[in-house]
Amino acid sequence: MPSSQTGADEIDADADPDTAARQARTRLRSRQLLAAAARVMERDGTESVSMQALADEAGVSVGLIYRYFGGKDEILLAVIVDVLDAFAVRVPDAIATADPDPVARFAAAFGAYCAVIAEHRHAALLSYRESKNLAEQGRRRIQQLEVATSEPLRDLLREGIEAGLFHQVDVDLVAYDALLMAHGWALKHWYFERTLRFEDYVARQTSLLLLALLLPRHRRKYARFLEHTQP
Amino acid sequence: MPSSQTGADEIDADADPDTAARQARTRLRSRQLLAAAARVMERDGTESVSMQALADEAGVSVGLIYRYFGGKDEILLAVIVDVLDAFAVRVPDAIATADPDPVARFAAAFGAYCAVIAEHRHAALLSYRESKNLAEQGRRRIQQLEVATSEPLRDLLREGIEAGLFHQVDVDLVAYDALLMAHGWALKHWYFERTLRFEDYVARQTSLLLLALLLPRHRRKYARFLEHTQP
Amino acid sequence: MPSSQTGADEIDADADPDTAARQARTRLRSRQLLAAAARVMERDGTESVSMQALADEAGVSVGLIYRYFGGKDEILLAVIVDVLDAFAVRVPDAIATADPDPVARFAAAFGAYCAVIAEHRHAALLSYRESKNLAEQGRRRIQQLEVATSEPLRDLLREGIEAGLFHQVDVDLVAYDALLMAHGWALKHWYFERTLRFEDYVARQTSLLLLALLLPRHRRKYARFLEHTQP
Amino acid sequence: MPSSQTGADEIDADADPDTAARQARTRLRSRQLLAAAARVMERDGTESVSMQALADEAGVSVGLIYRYFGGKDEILLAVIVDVLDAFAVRVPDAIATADPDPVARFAAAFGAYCAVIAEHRHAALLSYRESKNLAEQGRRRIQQLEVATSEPLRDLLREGIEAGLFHQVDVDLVAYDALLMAHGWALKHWYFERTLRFEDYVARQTSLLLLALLLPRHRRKYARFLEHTQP
DNA sequence: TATGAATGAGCCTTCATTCAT
DNA sequence: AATGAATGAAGGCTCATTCAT
Repeated sequence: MPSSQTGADEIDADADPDTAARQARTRLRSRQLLAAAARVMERDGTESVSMQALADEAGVSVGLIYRYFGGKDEILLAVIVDVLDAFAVRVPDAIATADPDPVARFAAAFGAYCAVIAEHRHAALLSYRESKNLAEQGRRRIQQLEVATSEPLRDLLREGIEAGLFHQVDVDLVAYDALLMAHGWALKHWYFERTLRFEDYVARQTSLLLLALLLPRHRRKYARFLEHTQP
Repeated sequence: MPSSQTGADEIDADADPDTAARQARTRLRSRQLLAAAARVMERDGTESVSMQALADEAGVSVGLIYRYFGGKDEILLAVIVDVLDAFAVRVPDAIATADPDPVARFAAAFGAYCAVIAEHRHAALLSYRESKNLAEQGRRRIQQLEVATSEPLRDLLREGIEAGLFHQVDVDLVAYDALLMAHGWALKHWYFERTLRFEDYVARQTSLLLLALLLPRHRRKYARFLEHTQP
Repeated sequence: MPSSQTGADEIDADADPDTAARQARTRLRSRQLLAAAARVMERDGTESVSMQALADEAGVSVGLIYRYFGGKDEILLAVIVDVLDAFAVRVPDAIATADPDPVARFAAAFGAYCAVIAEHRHAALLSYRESKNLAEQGRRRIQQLEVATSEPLRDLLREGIEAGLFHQVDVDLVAYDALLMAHGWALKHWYFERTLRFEDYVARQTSLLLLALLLPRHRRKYARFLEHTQP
Repeated sequence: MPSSQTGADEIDADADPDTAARQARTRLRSRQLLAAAARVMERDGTESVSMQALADEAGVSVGLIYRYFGGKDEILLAVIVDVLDAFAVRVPDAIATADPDPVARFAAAFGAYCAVIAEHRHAALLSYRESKNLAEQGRRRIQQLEVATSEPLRDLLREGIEAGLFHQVDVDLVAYDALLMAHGWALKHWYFERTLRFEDYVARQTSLLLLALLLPRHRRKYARFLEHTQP
């Protein structure tokens, strides 16, 4: 479910080999630029992503960027989408790899969300900042992806509820809370990095989530997830 | 515990009526400008708070703003502090007014946090974005206020734990999560406003929090807080 | 030959006692403001004379300044005129007080120019900077005063030439050079203050001037003025 | 001894023709902008050199200026340095070209100073006004250049003294006076331009300087320099 | 395709000047 | 007469965007 890139490569299925080559190059450039954007953000923060800084980091000229993106907004949109794509890849992956148990899969999914955010700490916060600036179209796109992206979590919650493991919670809200807790690492990173390692953060948040979700009678069984509750 | 304003009116204790009148006007203007800032944010997003936009919204000239604030940073700081001050006033108030029961007080406190955020939806998000840009001094100020502001929540958590009502959770983390969930209303307002009324949002989040916190044996007693779990 | 103030008190001879009182107050305020301007300049440099700084230094409100001066330019003009007035008072005074000998009087006059400049170091340089900004009228006024102000020097030069003491130099040019050398103390004050005391500066410049002026056969007689030639 | 430019073209020794072309263009633009700055000063005075005025005069946009200069200070510094560079080129040149006689070389040097100032009338006065505003580094740079720039004059003075031609004067002070007299043409241009042609100004000032410097017994020999004494 | 010089609107800030009180 | 709050036109600077090469 990857590759939701942002319009730079929307030219569909064209057998012309020349066009194919162009598409390949386009895709390459796009990735190169998005990677550069991510690097700049991670290094200097979200505010310092000027077109010049981006060009420098990518090793291309400013002008070239406009061949692959319609403008700055489009790039930021693409960066946001990139993170959402990462969710779309990594979370299902983590679920598939994990223990088949619903709780374990839920924990794995949440961990994957957290991991992606930790890897794109600044990019992950971009959507909070840019929503207003983005064109209506881009905003809707993001919102759709966000919903789609959190679908696995909702699925697992429903599954857990149906299996009689979880309380009958508001699945939408809990899924959102889980994402919020994952974003929490990025939002207050300056605070947590001094008090908690990333692994501990994830473990404790997982504990709290499951504490809220699990019916009491299953707690013993999942004690391994719950034991990180205390500081 | 209010009055952490931002320097525009620090001239203290002066019986001179002239000075008193000036102070009053100063305070009035400051409030007017902060209110205008909040309105601009609410209308156009936190990015569009240019001095010109602020002046237009407040119905004054650009130059005048600089009589009341040292610069843009100071205004943003003041807006942030304003919200934190609201927490400092409203949360203790809600706690004092509530049922003496620790759980009820916790719920009241959380509700007050949410209410303040709902009233300052955009301003409440400002600190996430501006911390980096603020001068060291301002940043420390905010951080201190944030800590002070969330202290009541931590106190109640500790109290609940000591009373044998709550699990022995990481108090700092849970308090942060609660704030995050309160901010959640502002962060994803576009989503929730279509599915949930504010009161429902608060009720359900309260339920979830208490579901995680309460020892199973106390759940029945506090069923009134927990019954909003389901959609 | 004093009092060439700048228009704030041009109301002429009016017997009305009320008007007389007003004139007195006007004159007082003008002096107060000019003195404040001089103080600000001497303390913070010529660039920092904002109307606010001036008002603060004078202990009045900004608005009041406009009752006595038409605007900033007029104040600066008045400050310049003030220095020129000081020349008009102090130089004739020094000449009158000095030894009747033409050379001694020339030396005394030059010393007086230097002294006035040392006392109004910043104000003295103002005219170099403001000429372009001043209204045509003000500029002409200054130029006339400058010429008038240097008249004593020219008189003494002519006298010395006629007395067979000085070479038959271009009186205008030498007078100008002498003024330039006096201003030199202000222009490169940052340099000289580390290498020369004011008195030495004056003594040496006097020596150089007389070295150029005096016919060789009179040098022995005026050796006391010439002995400061060497470093 | 030229080339003390101000950083816009410090990239040295690169055989890459592309870079070479860029350097050429950079140098061109820099010169164009400095020339425009000089023209604006000449037309409207040194105060009116706003970035907008400069851009208009140079026929470029404001933004472009910042590609070649770090800011306004840097431009003013460059203008000042430009004049000092002109001294550094023209004065040694004049000395080398002149009659080997020390007095003739001194006269030639002084004439060259005057000529440079006449050509950069307003720019030459800039340093008096801007020294304070410049960053420490720039100020030191100017001071060093000023010292270096006036060194030839001091050398010639020392040489004349050692050769028994000049009185044993304070070399530093006389060199400063000479520069002051050269600047005099710019400082009081409004006055002299009506009474004296530039050549006469120089000739007479040279006469005066030598009148002060030359031992009486050498005067006859250098009569050709002294005969311009009278008006 | 790729460059980067060039543009210009917009931002924050200062300050001389005015005017209601 | 006196105040100082209020104005608004500059000023310096940045940066997304365009376009000739």
